[in-house]
Amino acid sequence: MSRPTQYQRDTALEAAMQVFWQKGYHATSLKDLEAALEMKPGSIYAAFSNKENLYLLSLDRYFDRSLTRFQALMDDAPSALAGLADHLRGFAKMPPQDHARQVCMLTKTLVDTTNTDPEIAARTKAYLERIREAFTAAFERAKAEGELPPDADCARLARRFQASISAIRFELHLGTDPEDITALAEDFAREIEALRQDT
Amino acid sequence: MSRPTQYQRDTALEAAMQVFWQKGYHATSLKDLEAALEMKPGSIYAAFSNKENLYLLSLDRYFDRSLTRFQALMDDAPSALAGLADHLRGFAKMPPQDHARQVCMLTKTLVDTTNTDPEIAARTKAYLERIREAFTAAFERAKAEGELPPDADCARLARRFQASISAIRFELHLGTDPEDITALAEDFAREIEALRQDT
DNA sequence: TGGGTTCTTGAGTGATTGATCAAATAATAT
DNA sequence: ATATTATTTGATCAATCACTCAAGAACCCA
Repeated sequence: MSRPTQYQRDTALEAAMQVFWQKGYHATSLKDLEAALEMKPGSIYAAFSNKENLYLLSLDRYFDRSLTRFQALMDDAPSALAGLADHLRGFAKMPPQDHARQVCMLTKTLVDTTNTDPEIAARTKAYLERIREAFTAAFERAKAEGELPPDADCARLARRFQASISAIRFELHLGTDPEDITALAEDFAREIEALRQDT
Repeated sequence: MSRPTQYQRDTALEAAMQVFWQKGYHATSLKDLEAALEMKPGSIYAAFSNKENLYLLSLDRYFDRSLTRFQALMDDAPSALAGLADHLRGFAKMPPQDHARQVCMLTKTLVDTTNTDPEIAARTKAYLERIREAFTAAFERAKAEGELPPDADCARLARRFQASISAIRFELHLGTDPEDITALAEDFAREIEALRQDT
């Protein structure tokens, strides 16, 4: 056996991401990883160096996927504000058994590691910022398309938008009644739509 | 030495709450607790049974304090909505070195323990609910005092209010620029004030 | 001062942590 | 088929985990 087999590595990373996302960095043990990746300790270390590095790779994966999905949604959206509102409603619409029905992995990571693992926290912070920049860009697009007034503070709106997502996802994490979550998402989505100026 | 010395126990619990709040349940080791409480392992176990129990006691303490402070603020408020808006602005106004400049301990606990320690998570969920109930009651008071229209959905407003707090505190946790945090809190506070109907 | 009780001490418990590596296995090259 | 290289294996490592307990210190009342 000589090929690194990209597919196998990808599958393993996906599994690692899932366990880490579920249990968090500190609560995930090597035993957990061995079970999830179906790999013995030696193989894990040969492939991913150590636990922290594996976590960082999982974070990369999560970040790439999140950003890509958002961009895809925005590309298909009839208007920037419509896309943003849709993004919020999308979280509430996730099927009940969806593994993503929980708090954002970046948020969770920061809560978990800010005061204990500076390296992980720093990278995560950077990722959260880049996602917020994507939100800012989306609001800028809304402005360019005349949906928002020229004096709208896009960075400020982006921060609020990110906060709305965190709030919805935290409720998903809690297992709050789907109706209540839909109501919350609806509130936030309408706030976005209410920004639209008549043209 | 025969007295349990309520004062000493209280001091120890306060210290425990602080470490746990800072590092989280899983990342806090007994060594950390020994250092923080200035107690040897034997004494800790004699006084608090075990780590989980000590954590639960810390949670109790945190919850009691949070609720009490909110109630005190509401009692002094000129009106219910004013008190609620003030509560939001208060987080942004916390001094830079304040140890409470971080995510809510209940939120952190749920992120940290939902998929690993059901007992802790359950109690924490109950506490968060009770706090939200206090928020609901505050909105009800606003309604009774004519600040809100009779058909206002107080439970829904309370959930959004709680979400706003989480968002602000998460930014505190991240160490976001104080100006940006003030702006975010201001946005949320004005949303509350905008609910006021003219009487 | 002395006897009795309570509380504190910290070395030590077994279990588990993240991590290692020589040996075994599998794949390719010859 | 054989030699060479690449990969996987799992027993094992030291360190740390949450936790215990026999021994000593600190207190009380006599």
